[in-house]
Amino acid sequence: MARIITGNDLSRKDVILNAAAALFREKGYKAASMRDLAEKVGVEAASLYNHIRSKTEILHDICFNIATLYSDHMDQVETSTASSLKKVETVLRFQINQMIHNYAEVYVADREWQYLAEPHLSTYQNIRHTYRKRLNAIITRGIENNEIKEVNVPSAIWIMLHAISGIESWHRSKTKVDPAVLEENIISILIDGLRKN
Amino acid sequence: MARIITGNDLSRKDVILNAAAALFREKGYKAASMRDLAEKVGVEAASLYNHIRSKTEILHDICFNIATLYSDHMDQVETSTASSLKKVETVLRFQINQMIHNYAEVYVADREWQYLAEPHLSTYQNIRHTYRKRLNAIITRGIENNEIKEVNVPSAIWIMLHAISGIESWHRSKTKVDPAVLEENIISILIDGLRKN
DNA sequence: CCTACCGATCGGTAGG
DNA sequence: CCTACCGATCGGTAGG
Repeated sequence: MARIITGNDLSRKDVILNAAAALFREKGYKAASMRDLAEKVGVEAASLYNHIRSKTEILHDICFNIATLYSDHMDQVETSTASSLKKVETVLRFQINQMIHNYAEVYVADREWQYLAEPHLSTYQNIRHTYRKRLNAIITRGIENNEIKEVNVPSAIWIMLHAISGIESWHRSKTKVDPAVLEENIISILIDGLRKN
Repeated sequence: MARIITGNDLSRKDVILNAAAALFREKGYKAASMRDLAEKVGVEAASLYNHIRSKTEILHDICFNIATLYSDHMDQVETSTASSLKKVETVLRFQINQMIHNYAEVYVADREWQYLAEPHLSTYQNIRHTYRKRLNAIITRGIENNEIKEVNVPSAIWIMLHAISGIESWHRSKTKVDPAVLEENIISILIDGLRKN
């Protein structure tokens, strides 16, 4: 019986986190109130606090869930035997897919993390930095192998990551390109731009 | 005498707008309070209202100042006799330079405009849409002329605009690449990616 | 430009 | 999970 209650409780928290991600994406973390969130979940604001400790804890959970997801994926890519360029492509396709299908959480983790409280803010910044360093290492190795042309690596990473995070506006656009078409176009432009002829 | 007072008054408003742009960039529009702004300007919060009507008016002025600047530049580019690819390059270089040297205003206009009040919000969205359509027309003409390779134009525009707006994180990075180097790298990757071989 | 203050709303708590 | 409520802070105004 206790286990079932725990089970329901966890799922209730997930409902809150999902609603919060959508709300923070729509209005921004600061502009979204706990009363807004409560209305979206279908309870009174005070009732939320039976499932979460604070507003900032919700933001923390969203950001670190995404960070873990991305780090885990990078682990897989690094241990694969694919070529460097293929590894970069795998990373980009993963990110594009997350941006398309896990939109709200990814957006919040990407744009609203600045409102995290210390020490989590610093931790989060370190995680982001490490992720970029790992991607940098893959591209650098590809250049050494003559697979990837001799681009300025930090500039290339900037362009790739921001081009993908820009997909957020695709979700809001009226004339939506098909997700698969969008993915292929982005991969085509970015990966072709890196390939050594 | 009246003219001098008007002059001082305008300049005081500009001081407030500049301080507000920096503040909204640091903390976000919603998280930045009028008391924060007053402190930055060096007056009491109530005194700000002798120069501006409301917080939302400040955001409006910042966003529409930038929008006008960008539209005016696009006017110049359109009437020039340069090749299509060169026109795209000119637009990108202008945007990169604005992002580097007019950082706070551009950032706010790019990321915080969602908090504009109607009807200005809709007007602003239309301005952005028109700007993209004009850039689309330049690229499309370049493809017809065999200057630019046959990319998917909306995807290419997305990548370019978001790659550039991503420069915002460059400003916060510890190991700053030289601005000129950053500009050349971005132009090199993006324009080379468009050029028909 | 300031002091004094307003109604509204915020995140969160007490107690049941 | 709710009612009732808290202290803090918000954007903005009155009056000088």
